[in-house]
Amino acid sequence: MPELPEVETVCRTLDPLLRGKTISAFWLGWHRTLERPTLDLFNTAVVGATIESVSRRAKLILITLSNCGAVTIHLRMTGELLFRPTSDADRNAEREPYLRAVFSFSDGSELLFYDTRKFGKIAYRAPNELAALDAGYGSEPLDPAFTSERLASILRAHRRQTKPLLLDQSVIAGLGNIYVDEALFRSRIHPLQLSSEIDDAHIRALHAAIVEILSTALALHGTTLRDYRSGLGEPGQNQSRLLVYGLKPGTPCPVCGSPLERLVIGQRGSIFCPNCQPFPGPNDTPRR
DNA sequence: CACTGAGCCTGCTAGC
DNA sequence: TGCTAGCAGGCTCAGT
Repeated sequence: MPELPEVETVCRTLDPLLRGKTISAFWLGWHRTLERPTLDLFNTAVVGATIESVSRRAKLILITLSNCGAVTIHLRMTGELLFRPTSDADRNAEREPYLRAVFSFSDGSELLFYDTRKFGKIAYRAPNELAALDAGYGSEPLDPAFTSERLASILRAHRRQTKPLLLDQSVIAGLGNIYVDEALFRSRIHPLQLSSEIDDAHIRALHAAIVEILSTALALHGTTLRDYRSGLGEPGQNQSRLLVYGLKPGTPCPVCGSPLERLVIGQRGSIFCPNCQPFPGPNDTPRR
Protein backbone atom coordinates (compact mmCIF):
# COMPACT_ATOMS: atom_id res chain seq x y z
CA MET A 1 0.00 0.00 0.00
CA PRO A 2 1.41 3.32 -1.00
CA GLU A 3 2.68 5.46 1.87
CA LEU A 4 4.85 8.58 1.81
CA PRO A 5 7.90 7.12 -0.02
CA GLU A 6 5.76 5.40 -2.64
CA VAL A 7 3.58 8.44 -3.31
CA GLU A 8 6.64 10.69 -3.43
CA THR A 9 8.27 8.34 -5.95
CA VAL A 10 5.17 8.46 -8.14
CA CYS A 11 5.17 12.27 -8.00
CA ARG A 12 8.87 12.56 -8.83
CA THR A 13 8.38 10.20 -11.75
CA LEU A 14 5.33 11.97 -13.11
CA ASP A 15 6.28 15.60 -12.56
CA PRO A 16 8.75 15.94 -15.47
CA LEU A 17 6.50 13.84 -17.70
CA LEU A 18 3.28 15.78 -17.12
CA ARG A 19 4.51 19.38 -16.85
CA GLY A 20 3.11 21.48 -19.65
CA LYS A 21 0.68 18.86 -20.90
CA THR A 22 -2.84 19.96 -21.72
CA ILE A 23 -5.70 17.69 -20.68
CA SER A 24 -7.88 17.00 -23.71
CA ALA A 25 -10.27 14.44 -22.23
CA PHE A 26 -11.14 12.55 -19.06
CA TRP A 27 -12.64 9.07 -18.99
CA LEU A 28 -14.17 7.58 -15.86
CA GLY A 29 -14.67 3.82 -15.60
CA TRP A 30 -16.02 3.57 -12.04
CA HIS A 31 -18.28 6.35 -10.83
CA ARG A 32 -17.12 6.25 -7.21
CA THR A 33 -13.50 6.82 -8.19
CA LEU A 34 -14.43 10.47 -8.75
CA GLU A 35 -14.89 11.85 -5.26
CA ARG A 36 -15.86 15.40 -6.15
CA PRO A 37 -17.35 17.45 -7.67
CA THR A 38 -19.78 15.97 -10.22
CA LEU A 39 -18.41 14.52 -13.45
CA ASP A 40 -19.76 17.49 -15.40
CA LEU A 41 -18.11 20.03 -13.12
CA PHE A 42 -14.91 17.99 -13.03
CA ASN A 43 -14.73 17.98 -16.83
CA THR A 44 -15.45 21.70 -16.98
CA ALA A 45 -12.61 22.45 -14.58
CA VAL A 46 -10.06 20.01 -15.96
CA VAL A 47 -10.47 19.59 -19.71
CA GLY A 48 -8.48 22.25 -21.51
CA ALA A 49 -6.31 22.99 -18.48
CA THR A 50 -2.52 22.71 -18.56
CA ILE A 51 -0.50 20.92 -15.88
CA GLU A 52 1.90 23.09 -13.90
CA SER A 53 3.40 20.48 -11.57
CA VAL A 54 2.90 17.20 -9.74
CA SER A 55 3.55 17.26 -6.00
CA ARG A 56 2.64 15.46 -2.79
CA ARG A 57 1.02 16.35 0.54
CA ALA A 58 0.74 13.45 3.01
CA LYS A 59 -0.29 10.51 0.78
CA LEU A 60 -2.19 12.76 -1.62
CA ILE A 61 -0.95 13.47 -5.14
CA LEU A 62 -1.59 17.05 -6.28
CA ILE A 63 -1.64 17.82 -9.97
CA THR A 64 -1.64 21.61 -10.05
CA LEU A 65 -3.34 23.14 -13.08
CA SER A 66 -2.89 26.39 -14.96
CA ASN A 67 -6.06 27.77 -13.35
CA CYS A 68 -4.37 27.30 -9.94
CA GLY A 69 -6.82 24.57 -8.97
CA ALA A 70 -5.61 21.01 -8.58
CA VAL A 71 -6.57 17.47 -9.41
CA THR A 72 -5.95 15.38 -6.30
CA ILE A 73 -5.44 11.63 -6.47
CA HIS A 74 -5.35 9.29 -3.49
CA LEU A 75 -4.10 5.79 -4.31
CA ARG A 76 -5.40 4.30 -1.05
CA MET A 77 -4.67 0.58 -1.07
CA THR A 78 -4.20 -0.54 -4.66
CA GLY A 79 -4.28 2.56 -6.84
CA GLU A 80 -1.63 2.93 -9.55
CA LEU A 81 -0.88 5.81 -11.90
CA LEU A 82 0.81 4.91 -15.15
CA PHE A 83 2.04 7.33 -17.79
CA ARG A 84 1.86 6.26 -21.42
CA PRO A 85 3.63 8.35 -24.09
CA THR A 86 1.16 7.20 -26.73
CA SER A 87 -2.39 5.98 -26.63
CA ASP A 88 -1.97 2.28 -27.16
CA ALA A 89 -4.91 0.11 -28.12
CA ASP A 90 -3.68 -2.91 -26.15
CA ARG A 91 -2.13 -0.75 -23.44
CA ASN A 92 -2.29 -3.43 -20.77
CA ALA A 93 -4.80 -6.02 -21.82
CA GLU A 94 -4.91 -8.14 -18.68
CA ARG A 95 -5.16 -5.07 -16.43
CA GLU A 96 -7.93 -3.47 -18.42
CA PRO A 97 -10.71 -4.61 -16.06
CA TYR A 98 -9.09 -2.54 -13.29
CA LEU A 99 -8.70 0.64 -15.31
CA ARG A 100 -10.81 3.22 -13.46
CA ALA A 101 -9.91 6.53 -15.11
CA VAL A 102 -7.85 8.00 -17.96
CA PHE A 103 -6.53 11.50 -18.50
CA SER A 104 -5.82 12.05 -22.19
CA PHE A 105 -3.43 14.80 -23.25
CA SER A 106 -3.40 16.88 -26.39
CA ASP A 107 -0.11 15.34 -27.59
CA GLY A 108 -1.58 11.84 -27.58
CA SER A 109 -0.05 10.69 -24.31
CA GLU A 110 -2.18 9.65 -21.35
CA LEU A 111 -2.24 9.02 -17.62
CA LEU A 112 -3.94 5.78 -16.59
CA PHE A 113 -5.42 5.15 -13.16
CA TYR A 114 -5.67 1.48 -12.24
CA ASP A 115 -7.24 0.40 -8.96
CA THR A 116 -8.24 -3.19 -8.29
CA ARG A 117 -10.09 -2.53 -5.08
CA LYS A 118 -11.73 0.75 -6.06
CA PHE A 119 -10.70 2.54 -2.86
CA GLY A 120 -8.72 5.20 -4.68
CA LYS A 121 -10.15 8.69 -5.14
CA ILE A 122 -9.78 11.42 -7.74
CA ALA A 123 -11.07 14.92 -7.06
CA TYR A 124 -10.80 18.48 -8.30
CA ARG A 125 -10.10 21.25 -5.81
CA ALA A 126 -10.67 24.85 -6.75
CA PRO A 127 -7.89 27.33 -5.88
CA ASN A 128 -9.75 28.55 -2.79
CA GLU A 129 -10.09 25.00 -1.43
CA LEU A 130 -6.41 24.15 -1.38
CA ALA A 131 -5.44 25.96 1.82
CA ALA A 132 -8.04 24.08 3.85
CA LEU A 133 -6.93 20.82 2.29
CA ASP A 134 -3.34 21.48 3.30
CA ALA A 135 -4.35 22.58 6.78
CA GLY A 136 -6.07 19.27 7.37
CA TYR A 137 -2.74 17.46 7.32
CA GLY A 138 -0.09 17.42 10.01
CA SER A 139 3.72 17.59 9.96
CA GLU A 140 5.63 16.16 7.02
CA PRO A 141 8.13 13.74 8.57
CA LEU A 142 10.83 14.37 5.96
CA ASP A 143 10.58 18.14 6.37
CA PRO A 144 13.59 19.61 8.21
CA ALA A 145 11.09 21.17 10.62
CA PHE A 146 10.20 17.67 11.81
CA THR A 147 12.81 17.49 14.57
CA SER A 148 12.94 15.23 17.58
CA GLU A 149 11.67 18.17 19.64
CA ARG A 150 8.76 18.64 17.26
CA LEU A 151 7.87 14.97 17.58
CA ALA A 152 8.09 15.23 21.36
CA SER A 153 5.64 18.12 21.42
CA ILE A 154 3.25 16.20 19.14
CA LEU A 155 3.35 13.08 21.31
CA ARG A 156 2.82 15.07 24.49
CA ALA A 157 0.01 17.16 23.08
CA HIS A 158 -2.11 14.02 22.94
CA ARG A 159 -2.94 11.26 25.34
CA ARG A 160 -3.45 8.49 22.83
CA GLN A 161 -2.13 5.08 21.94
CA THR A 162 1.06 5.69 19.99
CA LYS A 163 0.31 3.62 16.89
CA PRO A 164 -3.09 5.16 16.08
CA LEU A 165 -1.59 8.58 16.76
CA LEU A 166 1.26 8.02 14.28
CA LEU A 167 -1.26 6.83 11.68
CA ASP A 168 -3.41 9.96 12.12
CA GLN A 169 -2.75 12.03 9.00
CA SER A 170 -3.89 15.24 10.69
CA VAL A 171 -1.05 14.81 13.20
CA ILE A 172 1.80 13.37 11.13
CA ALA A 173 1.30 13.15 7.38
CA GLY A 174 2.30 10.20 5.24
CA LEU A 175 2.91 7.32 7.62
CA GLY A 176 0.96 4.11 7.05
CA ASN A 177 0.77 0.70 8.63
CA ILE A 178 4.03 -0.69 7.24
CA TYR A 179 6.35 2.13 8.27
CA VAL A 180 4.69 2.68 11.64
CA ASP A 181 5.16 -0.97 12.62
CA GLU A 182 8.78 -0.79 11.47
CA ALA A 183 9.46 2.48 13.29
CA LEU A 184 7.92 1.25 16.55
CA PHE A 185 9.88 -1.99 16.35
CA ARG A 186 13.20 -0.22 15.80
CA SER A 187 12.58 2.29 18.57
CA ARG A 188 11.35 -0.47 20.91
CA ILE A 189 8.01 1.18 21.65
CA HIS A 190 4.87 -0.87 22.25
CA PRO A 191 2.13 0.16 19.78
CA LEU A 192 -0.35 0.73 22.63
CA GLN A 193 2.06 2.84 24.69
CA LEU A 194 0.43 6.14 25.68
CA SER A 195 1.98 8.86 23.53
CA SER A 196 2.24 11.32 26.41
CA GLU A 197 4.24 8.90 28.53
CA ILE A 198 7.11 8.04 26.19
CA ASP A 199 10.44 9.07 27.68
CA ASP A 200 12.94 11.32 25.89
CA ALA A 201 15.30 8.52 24.86
CA HIS A 202 12.51 6.57 23.18
CA ILE A 203 11.22 9.71 21.46
CA ARG A 204 14.65 10.36 20.01
CA ALA A 205 14.84 6.74 18.89
CA LEU A 206 11.38 6.97 17.31
CA HIS A 207 12.26 10.17 15.49
CA ALA A 208 15.49 8.68 14.16
CA ALA A 209 13.67 5.51 13.09
CA ILE A 210 10.91 7.38 11.23
CA VAL A 211 13.37 9.59 9.34
CA GLU A 212 15.77 6.76 8.56
CA ILE A 213 13.08 4.34 7.41
CA LEU A 214 11.32 6.88 5.18
CA SER A 215 14.59 8.21 3.71
CA THR A 216 15.86 4.74 2.87
CA ALA A 217 12.53 3.67 1.40
CA LEU A 218 12.44 6.82 -0.72
CA ALA A 219 16.00 6.23 -1.96
CA LEU A 220 14.94 2.71 -2.94
CA HIS A 221 11.81 4.03 -4.71
CA GLY A 222 9.39 2.56 -2.20
CA THR A 223 8.25 -0.81 -0.91
CA THR A 224 6.52 -3.17 -3.32
CA LEU A 225 4.72 -5.99 -1.54
CA ARG A 226 2.16 -6.58 -4.24
CA ASP A 227 0.61 -3.75 -6.20
CA TYR A 228 2.74 -0.66 -5.84
CA ARG A 229 4.47 0.64 -8.99
CA SER A 230 6.04 4.00 -9.84
CA GLY A 231 4.55 6.25 -12.50
CA LEU A 232 6.46 4.25 -15.09
CA GLY A 233 5.42 0.84 -13.80
CA GLU A 234 8.62 0.05 -11.90
CA PRO A 235 8.41 -1.73 -8.54
CA GLY A 236 10.26 -0.37 -5.49
CA GLN A 237 13.21 -2.05 -3.82
CA ASN A 238 12.66 -1.35 -0.13
CA GLN A 239 10.80 -4.57 0.74
CA SER A 240 14.04 -6.35 1.68
CA ARG A 241 14.66 -3.72 4.37
CA LEU A 242 11.52 -4.50 6.35
CA LEU A 243 12.26 -6.18 9.67
CA VAL A 244 8.87 -7.22 11.01
CA TYR A 245 6.02 -6.07 8.77
CA GLY A 246 4.45 -9.03 7.02
CA LEU A 247 5.80 -11.64 9.43
CA LYS A 248 3.32 -13.95 11.07
CA PRO A 249 2.74 -14.06 14.82
CA GLY A 250 4.97 -16.69 16.41
CA THR A 251 7.83 -15.97 14.04
CA PRO A 252 11.06 -15.43 16.00
CA CYS A 253 11.92 -11.76 16.48
CA PRO A 254 14.83 -10.87 14.16
CA VAL A 255 16.59 -9.19 17.09
CA CYS A 256 15.97 -11.33 20.19
CA GLY A 257 14.29 -14.48 18.91
CA SER A 258 11.15 -14.19 21.04
CA PRO A 259 7.91 -15.07 19.24
CA LEU A 260 6.37 -12.00 17.58
CA GLU A 261 2.80 -11.08 18.51
CA ARG A 262 -0.05 -9.59 16.55
CA LEU A 263 -2.76 -7.24 17.73
CA VAL A 264 -5.55 -5.50 15.88
CA ILE A 265 -5.28 -1.82 16.76
CA GLY A 266 -7.63 0.66 15.16
CA GLN A 267 -8.70 -2.02 12.67
CA ARG A 268 -5.13 -2.52 11.53
CA GLY A 269 -3.01 -5.58 12.04
CA SER A 270 0.01 -4.76 14.16
CA ILE A 271 3.08 -6.97 14.49
CA PHE A 272 5.54 -6.38 17.32
CA CYS A 273 7.96 -8.11 19.67
CA PRO A 274 6.63 -8.28 23.24
CA ASN A 275 10.18 -8.63 24.54
CA CYS A 276 11.81 -5.79 22.59
CA GLN A 277 8.67 -3.61 22.83
CA PRO A 278 7.32 -4.30 26.32
CA PHE A 279 4.08 -2.67 27.34
CA PRO A 280 4.95 -0.51 30.32
CA GLY A 281 2.81 -1.57 33.23
CA PRO A 282 1.75 0.82 36.01
CA ASN A 283 4.58 -0.38 38.25
CA ASP A 284 7.19 -0.52 35.56
CA THR A 285 10.46 1.08 36.52
CA PRO A 286 11.86 3.52 33.96
CA ARG A 287 14.09 1.77 31.47
CA ARG A 288 17.56 3.01 30.78
C1' DC B 1 -11.16 14.23 23.25
C1' DA B 2 -10.25 9.30 22.56
C1' DC B 3 -11.82 5.31 20.91
C1' DT B 4 -14.82 1.71 18.36
C1' DG B 5 -17.09 -0.23 14.55
C1' DA B 6 -19.34 -0.21 9.98
C1' DG B 7 -18.70 0.52 5.23
C1' DC B 8 -16.23 0.75 0.99
C1' DC B 9 -13.92 -3.23 -2.35
C1' DT B 10 -11.82 -7.60 -4.50
C1' DG B 11 -7.78 -10.80 -4.77
C1' DC B 12 -5.57 -13.93 -2.11
C1' DT B 13 -5.02 -17.55 1.33
C1' DA B 14 -5.94 -20.60 5.20
C1' DG B 15 -8.55 -24.30 6.35
C1' DC B 16 -11.70 -27.71 5.57
C1' DT C 1 -7.84 -30.84 -5.51
C1' DG C 2 -11.63 -27.57 -4.94
C1' DC C 3 -14.34 -24.65 -2.47
C1' DT C 4 -15.42 -20.89 0.74
C1' DA C 5 -15.00 -17.83 4.65
C1' DG C 6 -12.26 -14.48 6.21
C1' DC C 7 -8.39 -11.41 5.82
C1' DA C 8 -5.90 -7.27 3.97
C1' DG C 9 -6.39 -1.89 5.28
C1' DG C 10 -6.64 3.97 4.28
C1' DC C 11 -10.08 6.78 5.22
C1' DT C 12 -14.74 8.74 6.56
C1' DC C 13 -18.62 8.85 9.30
C1' DA C 14 -21.64 7.76 13.19
C1' DG C 15 -21.98 6.51 17.82
C1' DT C 16 -20.21 5.74 22.80
